[in-house]
Amino acid sequence: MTGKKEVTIYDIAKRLNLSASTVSRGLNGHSDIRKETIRKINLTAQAMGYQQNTFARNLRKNRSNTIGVILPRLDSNFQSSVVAGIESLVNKKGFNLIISQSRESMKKEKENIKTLFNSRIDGLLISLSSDTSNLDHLSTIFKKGIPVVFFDRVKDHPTCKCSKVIIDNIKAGFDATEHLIEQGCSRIVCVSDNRLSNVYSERLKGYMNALEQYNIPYDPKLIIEDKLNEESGKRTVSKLLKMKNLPNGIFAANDTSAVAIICQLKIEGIRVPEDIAVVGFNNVHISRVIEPSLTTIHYPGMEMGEIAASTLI
Amino acid sequence: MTGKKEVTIYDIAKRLNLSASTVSRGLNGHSDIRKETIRKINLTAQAMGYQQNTFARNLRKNRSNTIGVILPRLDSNFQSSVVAGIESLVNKKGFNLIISQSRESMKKEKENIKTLFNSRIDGLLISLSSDTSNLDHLSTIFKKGIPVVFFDRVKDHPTCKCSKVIIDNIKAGFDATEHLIEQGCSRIVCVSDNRLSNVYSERLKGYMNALEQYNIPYDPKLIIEDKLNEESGKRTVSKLLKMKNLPNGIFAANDTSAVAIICQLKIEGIRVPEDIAVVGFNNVHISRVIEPSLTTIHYPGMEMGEIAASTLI
DNA sequence: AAATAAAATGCAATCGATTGCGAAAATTTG
DNA sequence: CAAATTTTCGCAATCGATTGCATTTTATTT
Repeated sequence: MTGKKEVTIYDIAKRLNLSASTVSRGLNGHSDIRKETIRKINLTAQAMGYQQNTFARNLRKNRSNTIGVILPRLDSNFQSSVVAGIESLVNKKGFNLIISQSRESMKKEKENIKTLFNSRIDGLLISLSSDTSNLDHLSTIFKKGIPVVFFDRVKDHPTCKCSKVIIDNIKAGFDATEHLIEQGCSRIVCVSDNRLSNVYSERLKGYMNALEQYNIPYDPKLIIEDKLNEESGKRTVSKLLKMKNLPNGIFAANDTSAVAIICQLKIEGIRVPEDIAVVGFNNVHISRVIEPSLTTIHYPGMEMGEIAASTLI
Repeated sequence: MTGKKEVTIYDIAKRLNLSASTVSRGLNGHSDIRKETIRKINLTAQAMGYQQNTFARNLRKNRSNTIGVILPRLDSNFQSSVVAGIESLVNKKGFNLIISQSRESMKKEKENIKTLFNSRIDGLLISLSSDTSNLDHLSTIFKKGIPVVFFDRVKDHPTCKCSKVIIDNIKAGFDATEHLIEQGCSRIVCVSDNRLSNVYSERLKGYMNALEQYNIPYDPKLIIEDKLNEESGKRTVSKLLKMKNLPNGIFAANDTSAVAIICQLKIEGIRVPEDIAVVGFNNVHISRVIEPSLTTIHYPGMEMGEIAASTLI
């Protein structure tokens, strides 16, 4: 029990023989208050150990000075670096950051939105869960006019036009595929997630474009849809092994899956990249070490976070 | 301008011909209120789209229902998975999470603490910056009796006894070194960071213990201190190359540096692990792919986050 | 010096929920 | 049926900062 009472503006006011209004305005550097008075107020506030009561302020102003972030998962190279970027910018601008994960579940995403809404966030940064089929759960946010910026995993809303921060996923898919083609690959598998997500569907589109440009026939059997998590490696590779003629190239549409696949290929005794070449995403660390077996498409997470945050603010 | 006024408990009270007090208590399931009344209150609250005003509640109760986290950086495999663990538990318990990064700077750590303190957090989870030399900046937190739990990068406070969640770093250092010894390494370099940090100093101690147990003479020249970031690979390797007899094993005390070192070794034409074996930390992905050149000591981030959070709550 | 304009400051209501205490209503007991 | 309990509920103060408007003080002008 630390029975110390908090210092309030009333205490400061009493000490200086002023009114609370003046102190409040002084603390906020209001132009109505004489400079000399402001100085005195700040000084004694400091001396008395005054600490602004955010709750009272927020209650009165009805804003929280807080920005909410929802993303699928924090334990991902890419997403955590986006958050790192967001944090540094948001922090610099004097906002707080509340973070929550949807864990790729629209249901949890919905709950998170509700929580953040109840915390009266001033803005929302969101990267959608892979199974998010619509934006209805955002309606409360939109209705209240809270600014929203989507990043990475985005979706269009019929009426509300929000900013979106994304990379050129079509180009990324194209580049990845082209790289494989240039390495001499002719039968290229594309491993991708639920096509609800712009990220994966666009990368797939890039893949198709590349095939077309290089006159490689498109074979729907070579498109594998999976969850792209750590377990997907086994599943995917076993599917590959069942094919009549093995592919000689794999484009994995995210970072985790590429690694999982390579790992499993090795277990099966398939050489990478001699037998099958693999291109993945955004795994700078890994690619640097095991080059040239894994090529990586760069995906600037921190930068994206900063852009998204500054767009919002 | 969405000019809708918020629904308050007064609105509900009016509608039901009750008092605000009753509505408040009803909403909180207070035992003073008849069950039937509670049901009615909840129903109309729902119907009217009532949303609790956190600011007013917090102001009155003088607590924020929010937990603060400070850690060196979010764009790290390990640390982001700790946060993932923290988030999931904290969220489950109905708290909010405010996150900020110190970026390995005690100065920024201090600022973060101030901000979180002003947000009236109900608890603090902190992993110290590598250059944090004392805990003075936490004094405001301690004085106010806010519970603090340290995780991973911890430090003892002279008077305030806080919980700490850590792995057995001595054992980890020992295991890593022992592994190298068992692989036949005799000259083992230890690459470590600033010894202010328990994490690194203890891993170093484990290293020493292993040497002793296996009767390998300790050579201070084999201890390399560096920042352990991505650039450290080059510096470290160039130091190695200047040695008279090259080491045949390297124990890198964190995840990033191990990778950076391997990368640079390859560039220099040194085979891993044939010429030099490397053991790193917590890089499950990488180690799975490039096994057996990099061995990894497991470091359960998410679990640690959950434990830390539940300890706090 | 009086009148007018401009600059500083104070008054008091407000934001919405919580809670100690007392009052009314319902239930049990004698 | 009245008295004693026990349940339910309402009154009004409170948390601390903000802000429109009124008022006082100071500066400027005639």
